[in-house]
Amino acid sequence: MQKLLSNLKITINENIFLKDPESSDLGKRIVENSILLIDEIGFDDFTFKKLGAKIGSNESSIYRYFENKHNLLVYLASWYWSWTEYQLVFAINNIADPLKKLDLAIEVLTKTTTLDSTFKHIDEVVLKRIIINEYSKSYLTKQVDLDNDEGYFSIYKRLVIRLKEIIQEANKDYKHAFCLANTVIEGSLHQQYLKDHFKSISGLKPNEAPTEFYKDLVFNTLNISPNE
Amino acid sequence: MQKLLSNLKITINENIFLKDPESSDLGKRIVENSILLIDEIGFDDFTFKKLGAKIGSNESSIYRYFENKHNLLVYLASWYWSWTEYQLVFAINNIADPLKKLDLAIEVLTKTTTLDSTFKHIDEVVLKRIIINEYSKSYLTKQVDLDNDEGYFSIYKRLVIRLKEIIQEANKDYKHAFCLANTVIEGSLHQQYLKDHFKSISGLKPNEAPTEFYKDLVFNTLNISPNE
DNA sequence: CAAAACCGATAGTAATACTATTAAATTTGC
DNA sequence: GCAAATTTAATAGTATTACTATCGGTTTTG
Repeated sequence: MQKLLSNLKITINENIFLKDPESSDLGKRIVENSILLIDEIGFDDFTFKKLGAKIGSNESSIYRYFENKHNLLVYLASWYWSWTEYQLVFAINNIADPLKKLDLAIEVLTKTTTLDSTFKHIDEVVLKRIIINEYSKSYLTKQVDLDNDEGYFSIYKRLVIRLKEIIQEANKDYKHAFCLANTVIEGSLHQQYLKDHFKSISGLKPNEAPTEFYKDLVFNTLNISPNE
Repeated sequence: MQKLLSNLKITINENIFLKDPESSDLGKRIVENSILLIDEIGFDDFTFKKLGAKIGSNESSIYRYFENKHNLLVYLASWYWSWTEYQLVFAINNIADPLKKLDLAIEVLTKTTTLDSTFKHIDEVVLKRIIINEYSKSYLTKQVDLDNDEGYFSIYKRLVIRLKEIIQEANKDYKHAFCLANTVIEGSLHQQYLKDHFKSISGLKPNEAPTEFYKDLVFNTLNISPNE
């Protein structure tokens, strides 16, 4: 995977930032360290002032890249979903069998992220943890409809549509492909959150991914079974 | 339902509040109007000062009931889940058939809330909207483990356990009852959010509940079908 | 009817979420 | 290689938030 993606540049909707953080050293430091700092103190306590202190820069410089911390979170989330989309596309590339395709798609979308070093300034394992802990906050806001109009969530929506189409391909008659696609993608994050913080109601063991649960769920629901 | 529950008092963990809002007129006004105000301006912009202005009282008086707005949200959520639990328990009361029980449970947990007037000072329809829009914020915090230790989420967890047991009763061999229970309860909120704000990827029509989707999902996954 | 509890009002604090301005450093374009 | 443009860092300032503390006046209760 590292090799295949090494030339990849993730493209993010320009409305999300004021100045492209990939275009400068400071921008990359903002992205890299915002991930670490949000992971450390949580998005609610995260401020541009604290981030400035961490990267030896000034609050006002960060405001030139992002309008506010909300947009920075949207940026990080877009980055994560874009990266996930690439993993999905590569995984199912050249696979003809719709069931095998679906099987691989669920695998990619529900596995726990392990060490990867495709991108030098982004720690994907920590980013994944942020997505699990904070992603909902990027859309559970009063401005969600405006943000949506600006295209802030288009990458995420494209990913859901991809999975929906893979599901539909596996069973043309299934009536709830969108609901099921959302269940897998969003639900997978939630199951991983429960595993860490609500052990008494989580069905997962400490190092277990919800992959098996979702494969069983999807294939039974579609009344099909994956060929080996 | 109104008749049956008319004498019901919802009991909330005492750690969540400083003074029981049910114990005074001011307390009830705080609860009643916080629901309306959070619905109106969103939890992020909601402050005790604004709530004080709305109910003709003082910020500092509200602080005597709740330590902060986070705990007020936890209180409202506990109230909602407790009320849902009662609905579930009444719905399946005296039903012997495990499949019928599961069918009714999914019905209660996934339906869209309609006008109810069991409680004079709480508008359940608006409260449900708040839960859909804001519930995640009550646990996606850095203090979640401490809050959990204080029992802030015990009612919610009890509800998940109830559903898990109903699932297990319907199919003793199913391996992922907890994961499935969480999928139905949390997922149902998410599907309803998507319906309102992410229409292009939501599988639901404007007034449709995800009930049918979840019944189909659960019964197919458990390899059973509900008797009529 | 006295003590306790409750409520509203005011004041104050540290932090947040920015905006504006300026000056130094760096990059770029000819 | 140098002037112009851009970028960055630093400082200052504002309105708001999220509280805490104190103090009377009112109401409740034992």
